[in-house]
Amino acid sequence: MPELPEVEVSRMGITPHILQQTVVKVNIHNPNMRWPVPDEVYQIEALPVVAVERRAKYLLLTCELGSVILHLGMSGNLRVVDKAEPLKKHDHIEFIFGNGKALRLNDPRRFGCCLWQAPNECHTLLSKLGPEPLTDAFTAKRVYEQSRNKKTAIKQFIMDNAVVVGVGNIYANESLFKAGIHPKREAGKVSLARYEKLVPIIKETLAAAIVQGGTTLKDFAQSDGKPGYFAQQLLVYGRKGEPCFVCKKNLTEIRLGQRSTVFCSQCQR
DNA sequence: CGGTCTACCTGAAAGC
DNA sequence: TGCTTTCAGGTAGACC
Repeated sequence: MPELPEVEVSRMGITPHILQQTVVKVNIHNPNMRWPVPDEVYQIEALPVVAVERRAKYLLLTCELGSVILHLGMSGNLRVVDKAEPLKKHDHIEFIFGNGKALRLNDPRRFGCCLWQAPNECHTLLSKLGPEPLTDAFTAKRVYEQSRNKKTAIKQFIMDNAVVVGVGNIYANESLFKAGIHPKREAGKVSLARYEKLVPIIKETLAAAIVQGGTTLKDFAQSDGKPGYFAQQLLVYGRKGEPCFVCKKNLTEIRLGQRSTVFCSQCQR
């Protein structure tokens, strides 16, 4: 479920419950995530969590001996509950804290992961990532220069983690609509002026979703277990065949890199 | 190397 | 109703 806003909302939601709390126990109920969960994560036991950070869609729970890296994949979510709360189906990993709370990673499809990173190391998953979209490192100029001679469709280009992290399918569709750019346009043929429009739109779109608590889908729940809410109006995603809010023309859906791509053939060129 | 495709899973929804 | 098929927000790694 999670795109970057959902991951950030999860991070903000779990932080007050677990920051500076000691991890009393790690329970790996099912180690068969995207990669096997390594025994190294037990190193966090008996240590306090000194930082809860996000890089791209990865969450890092840091203690003195290293960091647990968590990724929610496509169907994962994190909840903080009382440790006595019965486990739910697909609660694969849990961290029990000294305050009696349990942080549980629930992930039906198990596309997510739980890995370990030693201090001063940068896990290979994190080492090749592009800039964070909400920082000053993500600029139109940078993306423009990186896109020269790239034949990839602009939509796939902005979803490439080496270009910018955290832009998933929903927000790629939404951002391109707002910027008036056709999702199939060659990235290398998009002008600097258009990147100067697109980049701030990506930032605003993601930031707005974070502020509003993340775009919630299906059973996405806040980290404390309260149901999320549909905060952000999606302009194109999931609206195939419905009228464009701007020009009323029915929205088109195509597949791009096997992903559902919805756009307005009149507003996006 | 750049670009494309597959694979990893479960479950909800659509199709029959 | 029940069985089968399709599709889902991610992304590393294999492949051409």
